[in-house]
Amino acid sequence: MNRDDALRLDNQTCFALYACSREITKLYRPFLDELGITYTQYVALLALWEQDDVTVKQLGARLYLDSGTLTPLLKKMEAAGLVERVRDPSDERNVRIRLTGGGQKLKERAYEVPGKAFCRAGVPAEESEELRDRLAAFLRRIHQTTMEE
Amino acid sequence: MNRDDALRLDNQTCFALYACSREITKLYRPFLDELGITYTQYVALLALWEQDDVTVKQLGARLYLDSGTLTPLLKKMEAAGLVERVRDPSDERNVRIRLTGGGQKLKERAYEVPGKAFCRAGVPAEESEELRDRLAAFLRRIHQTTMEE
DNA sequence: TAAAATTAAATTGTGTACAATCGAATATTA
DNA sequence: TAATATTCGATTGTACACAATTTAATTTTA
Repeated sequence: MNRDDALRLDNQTCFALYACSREITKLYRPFLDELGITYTQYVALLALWEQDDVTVKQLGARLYLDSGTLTPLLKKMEAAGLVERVRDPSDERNVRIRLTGGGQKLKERAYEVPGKAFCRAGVPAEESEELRDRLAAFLRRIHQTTMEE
Repeated sequence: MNRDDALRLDNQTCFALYACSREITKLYRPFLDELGITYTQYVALLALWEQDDVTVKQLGARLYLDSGTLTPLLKKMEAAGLVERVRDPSDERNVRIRLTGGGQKLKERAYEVPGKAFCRAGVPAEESEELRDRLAAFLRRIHQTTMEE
C-alpha cells in the first residue's frame, strides 16, 4: 500500500467506525422516537436496567462518557420522569442515579427495539454478533491506551 | 438468549460501534491537534485529497453528512485557510469546495497520522483491516435501509 | 489536625450531528 | 411558457461529546 492509498477514506478503519456508528443511530431513531428517548438516553437506560442505583462516575465508566455529557443528559431524563438524581448522604461528592417506576417500566417496551432495528436493515444476527465481539476486543485495547497515557 | 440478555449493553452491536468510534477519535486527537484540525475536518480533508473541487452535496454523500453539519464545518475550514467555497457559476445552487495550497500541503503531514494512531494502540494492521472491511459491508446495508424508507 | 492533594459532579465553551425549514435556482410538466 | 416541483445550501433549534475549569467534599500527608 503506497502513501496515498494509506490516506484513502475507504482504507480508514476509523472512518468506517465513525460512519457506521452514525448510520446505526439513524436506524434506531424511529423506534426510539416511539419511546420518546434519544440514542444516548437509550444506552444510559440499558446500563441502568442492568445495574440500577449507580453514581454518575460509574455510569460514565460503563458508557465511556464524562460528567460534561452525563449531567445535562441525566437532568433531561429526570425531567422526563425516567430517573432520579440524589446526592449520596454517605459521600456528598457522589450523585446516585436511580430508575423511577416509569424508567423501569420503559424496559418492557424496549425489548423489541434491537430486533426491530436489525430486522429493518436485514442484518443477520450472526454477522452482527461477530462484528460486536471484534469491536469489543478492539475497544478494550484502544481504551486501555487512551487511559494509560 | 433470553429477553434480558438481549438488552445487555455488552450484547449491543450498536453500543460497541458507538463506544469504539468515540474512543478511536480520542486516539487520533493528539496527532490531529498537531495539525490544528478536528476529527471531522480530518475526514473532510481525506475526502478532498482524494477528489478535489466537489460540491457540498457530493462531499456529504461521501462522508454521510448533510449541509447542516458541513456548512459550518467548511466555513471554519475556509477561515483556517484550508479550503475555499465558491458558488458554481453554471448552477448557482451548488457550492464547490476546493483545497487551497495550505490544504493541499497539509496532506504531507497527514501521511503519518493513521500509522501513529494505530501504533499508539498497538493494533495489528491485519486486525484493523479485517474490521474495516466488515464495517464497510455492514455500512452499505444499513445505509441502503435508512435511505430507502 | 491543619494544609495539601485528590475526587466527583457541575459548569463553560467549542465543535459537531441532524431533523426541519427556508429561500433561491433550476428542472419538469401541464 | 407559466405554474409546479425539485434540488441545493444555509439556517434554526435541539442534543450530544469533550476538554478545561470550578466548586465542594473527602483523603492524604506533613
